This record gives sequence, C-alpha cells and structure tokens, in this order.
Amino acid sequence: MEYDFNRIEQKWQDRWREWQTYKVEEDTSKPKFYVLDMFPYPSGAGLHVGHPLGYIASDIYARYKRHKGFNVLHPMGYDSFGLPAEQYAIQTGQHPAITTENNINRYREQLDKIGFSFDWSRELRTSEPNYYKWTQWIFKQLFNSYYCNIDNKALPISELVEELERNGNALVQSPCDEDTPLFTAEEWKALSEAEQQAILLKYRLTFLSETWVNWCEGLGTVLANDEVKDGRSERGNFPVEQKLMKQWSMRITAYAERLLEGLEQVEWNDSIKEIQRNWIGKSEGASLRFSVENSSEQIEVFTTRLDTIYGVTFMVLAPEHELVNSITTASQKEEVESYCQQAALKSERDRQSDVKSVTGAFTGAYAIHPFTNEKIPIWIGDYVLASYGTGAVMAVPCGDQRDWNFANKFGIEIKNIFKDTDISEGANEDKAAIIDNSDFLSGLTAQEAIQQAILAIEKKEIGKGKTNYRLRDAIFSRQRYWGEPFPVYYENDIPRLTNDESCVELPEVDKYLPTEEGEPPLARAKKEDWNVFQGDRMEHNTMPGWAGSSWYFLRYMDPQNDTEFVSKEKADYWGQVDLYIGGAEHAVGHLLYSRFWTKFLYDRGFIAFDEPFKKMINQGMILGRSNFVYRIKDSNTFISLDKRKDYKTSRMHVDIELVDKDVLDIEAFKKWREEYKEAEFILNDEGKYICGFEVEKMSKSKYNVQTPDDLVEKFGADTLRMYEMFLGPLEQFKPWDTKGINGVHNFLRKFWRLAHDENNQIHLSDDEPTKAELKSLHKAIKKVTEDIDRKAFNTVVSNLMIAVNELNDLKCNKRYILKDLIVLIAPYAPHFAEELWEKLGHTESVTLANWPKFDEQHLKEDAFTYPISFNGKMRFTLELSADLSKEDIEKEVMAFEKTKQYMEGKNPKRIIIVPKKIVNIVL
RNA sequence: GCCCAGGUGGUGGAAUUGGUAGACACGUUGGACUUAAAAUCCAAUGGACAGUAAUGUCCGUGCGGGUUCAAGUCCCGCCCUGGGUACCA
Repeated sequence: MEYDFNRIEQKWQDRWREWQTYKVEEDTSKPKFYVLDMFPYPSGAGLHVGHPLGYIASDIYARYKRHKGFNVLHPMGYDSFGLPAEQYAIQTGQHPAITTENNINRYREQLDKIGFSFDWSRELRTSEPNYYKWTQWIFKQLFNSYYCNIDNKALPISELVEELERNGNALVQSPCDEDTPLFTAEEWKALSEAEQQAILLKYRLTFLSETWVNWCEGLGTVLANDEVKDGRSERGNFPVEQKLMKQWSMRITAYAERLLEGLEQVEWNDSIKEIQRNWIGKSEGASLRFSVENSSEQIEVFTTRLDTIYGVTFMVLAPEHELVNSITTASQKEEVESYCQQAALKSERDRQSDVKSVTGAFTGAYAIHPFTNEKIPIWIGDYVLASYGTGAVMAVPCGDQRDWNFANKFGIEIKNIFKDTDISEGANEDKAAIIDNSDFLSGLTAQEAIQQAILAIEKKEIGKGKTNYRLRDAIFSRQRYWGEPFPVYYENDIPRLTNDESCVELPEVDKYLPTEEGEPPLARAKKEDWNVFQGDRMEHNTMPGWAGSSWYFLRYMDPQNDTEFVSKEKADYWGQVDLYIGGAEHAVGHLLYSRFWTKFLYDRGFIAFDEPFKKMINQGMILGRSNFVYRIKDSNTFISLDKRKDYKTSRMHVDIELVDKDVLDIEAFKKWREEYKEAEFILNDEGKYICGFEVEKMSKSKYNVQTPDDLVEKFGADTLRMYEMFLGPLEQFKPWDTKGINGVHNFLRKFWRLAHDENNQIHLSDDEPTKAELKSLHKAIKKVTEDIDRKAFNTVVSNLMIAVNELNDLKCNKRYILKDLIVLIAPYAPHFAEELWEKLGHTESVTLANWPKFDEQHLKEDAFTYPISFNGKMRFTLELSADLSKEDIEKEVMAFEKTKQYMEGKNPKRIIIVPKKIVNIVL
C-alpha cells in the first residue's frame, strides 16, 4: 500500500506519547491561547461519529494556534459523576466507580485513535477526591459569602456579621430569604449562637431552606429547573411533581442582573444568548399593595403595566396563595376549597398543557382600588402561577388577553382605558395606544404613564418600581449516591462546614438505594465509614451534576495543585477560555452555572476575570442516514423501493451495514435475523433491491449508528478528521453519509503521490519553484489561514484539495513548495503531516514548525478576466491588463468585436466599470 | 403564539464587503489501462429549447413584491424545516 495510514498513525501516536509532544507549561515569553471542549460524561455506549466533531474542530484550531506561535492549553477530562453509572450500580450492585473507570478507558482508547493533541497530563475526573476536594472548597466559599447590593458583589459573611453587630440588618441591602426578620444590633447580640446561624443562613450564597422542589420519584431525587422538561425529567423521562423539602440552594438570583449584562461581553451565538436572557427573564415594572375590604390583609402584586391601573376590574390569586383561606367569605368557602383541591390534584404538566380552558372561583372578598377606591372582586384562578412574582395579579381585561378571557368567561366588567381602541373582540396589548379614562394618566403614552403611576404609588407609599426575574435559585442537593458529598455536618440541626481541611470522601454503602425511611443513600453509611465525621451526623445529600463542571476549566490550569484550587499565578496566565466548543444543549444549565461561579470567584478575588468563556461555537449534530426495507403486509416478501407502490407494505429499519449505496445485500440480510432466513424478494428491473432512506438522529434502535472506530480502521484517522470537517459548516446539523469519505481519502493519497515515485519512495526536487507553483501555494496559504481564523473548517479542506489538484497538474514535487503545504495540512491530518515532514529530513515534530507566511506578490496577476455584462447579464469574458484605468478598460471593451454584437446598434446609457471586478453596459 | 437559526443541482455544500451562482467533493454517464475486477487516470454533468457541431437563447438560489447598473446576498409581505420557549402578569 502506498499510503499506509494504519502504520503511520500508530507510529506517530506512539512517538507523541514518547516525546510528550502535547505537554504544555506556562511560558510568559509566548502569548497564551486556551481551547476547550465541553466536558464529556463518559457514557457506556462509547463515541459515535457525531461526538468527535467538536473535538476535531477544536484540535485543528489548537494545532493551528501552536503553529502561529501561541502557547496553547488544550486539555481533556471527564465529568465522571452522574446518573447512568449509579442506575447501573442499583441494577447490578457494581460500584459506580468501576463502571466509570471502564467507560473512561473505552473513551480514552477511542479518542487516542483519532490523534488529538490533548495534554493528557492535565486530565481531570470530577469523581476523584483530589478534584472534588476543591469543588467542596468552592462550596465552602459560597457558604461563607453573602451578596452585597451596595458594592454589587459577593463579600465574606464576616463583613455582614460586623454590620449586624453595628446596626442590625436595617441598612443591609442583600438578597436573602423572604422570611428574614428586621432586627437591631441589640436584638442580634441577644440571639443565641444557633439563632444567629439560622439568620446568617438566610443570607449565605448557598443556603439550606424549605422550598418547593421538583421531586422526581423515578430517579429518587430532586431536580433543578433546567433538568425538567415539560414536567418530566430530562434524564430518564420520569414524571416530576412539586414537593416541599429542605434542600441546599445556590443564590444565583443575586447574580441575575450581572449574568444578563455579561452576555454583552462574550462572543457566543445569538440564539444561546437569547435562551439565557429568556431564562433569566428580566421584567421591569412595579410592585403594588391592594388593601382588602374589611380586613387588615394586603395583596401584593407585580405588574409591568402600571399605566393600566385604572383598567383594573378584578384581582386573581394563585390557588396556592397564602391569603386564599383567610379572605374567602363563608358563602364562597365551599366553592373555593373544591377549586383549590382540583388545582392541587392537577400535575404541573397538566396545568401547563391545558392552557386553553379558563377556570377560577370567586372568593367573595373585595380589594380596594388605590386610586378610585372602588371595590374590586378577588378571584382565584390557576392561570396565575404561585412561583412567579407574588402569586397574585391585578387583572386588566382591556389590556391583557388572559385577563380578558377570564373576565369574558365569568362575566366580569371590562373597562376600556384606551383611546380610540376597540376591545370588544380581545384585549389591546399594544403599548402604543394612548391612555384614556384614567384621571391623571389620561392622554399619556404607556411609557409616560408608567413613570407617572410609579411616582404616585411611591408617594402614597403603597408600592414602588421593581424589577422582577424569572430565574429561580438553583436547588443544589440530590438524593443520590454518585456525586460530591457536602463538606457539611449537623449539630442540633444547624448545618456547619467541616473544619477539616481534607476532602470529605464518598463513603462506602451497602446499597445505592434510599433507606427505609426515605433518606438518601449516604444515610446508609455508618459513622466509621466516613473519613471525616463531625457533629451529630454528616450531610446525606450529594451535589448535582453541574457542581463539578462549573469550574473545571480552572482546574485544567493547575490540575495537581494540593494547596489551592488553582494558583493565582496560573489563573492569571491562562485566563479566560478563548475558544469553547460544544453542543447547544447546555444553554441554561452548565453555561449559566459556570458563569455564576466564575463571577463569584472573581468577586472574592480568586481569579481576575468574570466570564469563563470568551468565544463559543456550538457544533451541530451529525444525523444518521437510516435505510429501510419494505415488507408486503402479512407476508415474508420484501419489495424494492421503486416497485412498492402497488402493494400495501410496512416499512422497517434495516442495519446500514447490510446496505451499500441503497442497494441491499440480500444474502447478508437473510443471515441478519432468523425470521428473514426464508424471506422472498421482489427486485427492480435491474435485479436489485433498492432501500429507502431517511435522515434522523443516530440511535441503536434505528441501526444507523456509525462508530469512528470502523472508519479509522478502514480509512485512517486523518481521513476521518478531514471528512468530518469537509461535511459542512461546524454549527449546522447535517446528515452523516460515508459515501463522500472516499473523496477525502483519495485526496490524501494524491498528496502522498506528489512526494513519492512509482515505487513509493520519497522523491523530491530541489529546483526553484515556478511562478505557477508559487501561486498555487500562496493562494492556499491565504485561503487556509483566513478560513481557519473565521472557523470555516469545511472550506479549508476544499482549498487544500484545489492546491493539490493544481500542483498535481503541474507535476510539482518541489521540496520548497511541499514543506509549506505539509504544515498547512498538519492541523487536519497530523499523522500524515508528521510522516512526510520526517521524510523531508526533519528530526523534530511538525507541530513545532512555523505557519507559512503569505506573500501577496505571488498572487499578483498581469491580467484580469473581466466578465462583460449587458443590463446585468453576463455575456462573455475578456482578458485585460490588470493595471488599466477605467477609461482604458472602457475603450478596450467598446472596441471589442463581441461587444458590438451585443450592442444591437444602440448607444450605451451607462457603462459601469469596477476595476478587477466587473464591466456592466446598460443599454 | 412568541424568539432564534436555516431553505442554493440527484446529494453534502461554496460564493467573506451587493459584482462571472453552483467552487470542492459525492453520485451518475462515457472513455483509457486491464484477460477480468479493483484501483488509477481522462472527459461530461443545474434545467429547458435550437443546432451535425462550435455555439446560442431562455429559465434558475422556498414563494410574491420592491430597491439597484447589478440581488443567493439589502428591504417589505408570506410559506416551509429545525431548535428554544410557553399562562412570566
């Protein structure tokens, strides 16, 4: 074999390991560049061809940056805590650590075969104590911090304590639990230590509290909001219900505004930014209290349309609202209670899916309109969510469609407060309408009226301008085994941090299931099973999957550090991740949490930047190409795609291994399954069985999975790398089709032959290159450099092909040309490039070679071929000297024979000439 | 419903700032080499029409308008596909 890729790839993978080619150290003499792939979870299924797509792109970029003289950090590791290994442990009793280890080894083996330039000496595993020790350490820092809205940053909790001793909490401006009481310094000092701890817990950035959580019975744990999709768990698709539980949370809401602002600083694609903006869900408006008639109670509402205050004709409380019981009148009690019961029975999912039907009940109570003093009926309705705002709304049926629907259904008055606007068929939600029938707001636009109304409620002291966020605090505990233990123990039910500096390690347990009492699996561990045990008991929850992945990019900078999570010096050197590549599925989970932790660590002075990922690219999914066979109903006869129209057939997936170019290998198919042994076939006119096809997600059940291993075996890693890039733009979703891989493989062989003779011996010429050869080379240098810079990884391959095709036509085997071309291809086909580079006589790795310099002069042309258009239609081309002036071009064109032919004897109205671009003659 | 991507040959895609639409590949067809096959090499390949041919004409980037000397690219309106989100007051 002329290009013996199997031998070459093995040889260079061994040598890279031996030479430690990709090991990287901090080096202040060079500019740094940090290229990172999203942390993979090592699943048991291994990699399919879709997984390495992003890794290949980042690897190419990392290699390119090294050639350009950057000191490149390009690490890889494993987010190795997680549910699948634990589910497997529950089923089989095998410790999740063993499953995880096996899966990692398989992953590593597959990754190594593709020839990545990872610095494996920096490998991380979140499930290793020397890693999660520092995850626990960050948790401790969060526990020991509160957020100060005056300084707009996180501060040590000790500073809060000092303030509480000085002035109580009257002057403290900090996000805290809603039930935090107001107290003086004296009152604070009078509290017991335990009581003080309970108060401080209400301010800490990570805190324990009784909250409504997403409980997933199927997984036996609570889930964060981003882990729930349509009322079901994202992993496993189990139903999720609301449950009141005591849980650890992260006060991410304190960072809502900064998380929003920070999006302006990063180069991410707009759709991900938009998803985060929606998730944070900022809305500006006002909070306002309504008095309740014959009651001391007040109902607080949040509204973004305070301008429509005069249009309020009723109020609606969520069924779970705490005032429902106390304000409902005796005569309405029965109706309200039965409504609330019905609402409680409905799952979150049902309530969300059943948006169309309007339901509610009247409480019998009335609120007082703060400006008109009119009585407004108070209703309850499940279209108002307890979890957003205050769980109550002031209903303005003329200006809000939901309120309109509700009023319409229950026959409540719909007051029109918009000038020249018809609201008989629906509400007017257009902010452009002028306010009318609204006393001091009449005649104003929405914007002006909102401002005036806020001033008015502030003056009356019944409300104020307020910004609301949809973002909720993130639940941080999981009732699972395979996760980070908390560095927390309990004493008299007060949670305290372990004062031991060492890591609280995951104890051994007899089973990976909850206890009889429903306690998490860690409750099974006896005192002596813990390496650290303090107080009455240790925390039994573990941390969620996103704990370890929220800061891993920092640990890569200093993975072996035993005294710090990362040294300041190294964090300052490597800084932000310059290029982050991964899927878009982490938009509101990982990508939001790591931004949160980064900002926190920045606030507390541990790192010098507050956004983790400067630029991000989200690679699109590679879809599978499935094949189908068609069985005639109630028979064992299969019919070719093109003949099936005359029969009733059922379509079935067939393994793509049994199909070549949509033609079925009938013998192989018969052997595939016992039941097809005797199958009959109706072939098409050419005697072939043609299969149908469809593009869909790769999955085992569709028999369309393509693993990289087979392809590496058959074509080599370099071909696979190039082909995955050649498929199309990185960010696009695209179907996988192995048909095209031959083209890329042939290209590498063609390149190989350029440098070898018929006997496969290296054969190079030391002659001076010709003008044409230099032109081909420099055209390639220019295009390849520009395209990699703008991350257009697909067109780079095309341009290398063009260069090789041209040099092949020129029969160019000049050392001078090929040495640069080898460096150009090195990021894409590193083994191939190393082998040729060595054959050229180099003793060092091609990765140390400088990127070729582009020289404009080789592309200079004496002539330019002008497209000559008439009325915008291109008719012919004309080669003219490149340095002609506009006037000369016009003269030449007009004098040309063919021009006259197209002029049809007319005089041109206009002649447009763009030098080195186009000539257009307007008739 | 709302928000964000995207829609170009038989297929994947290219065209970076408005300037020769379809680069580069795959596939298909024909040819060379070969006892044969594979591999390799060469040629053709958006569609329609006219011509023996060289060649020429028309149509053509989801649809309908518009701006411009010139539109895949810009503007307006719509259709379709994919993703996100959904009673958020």
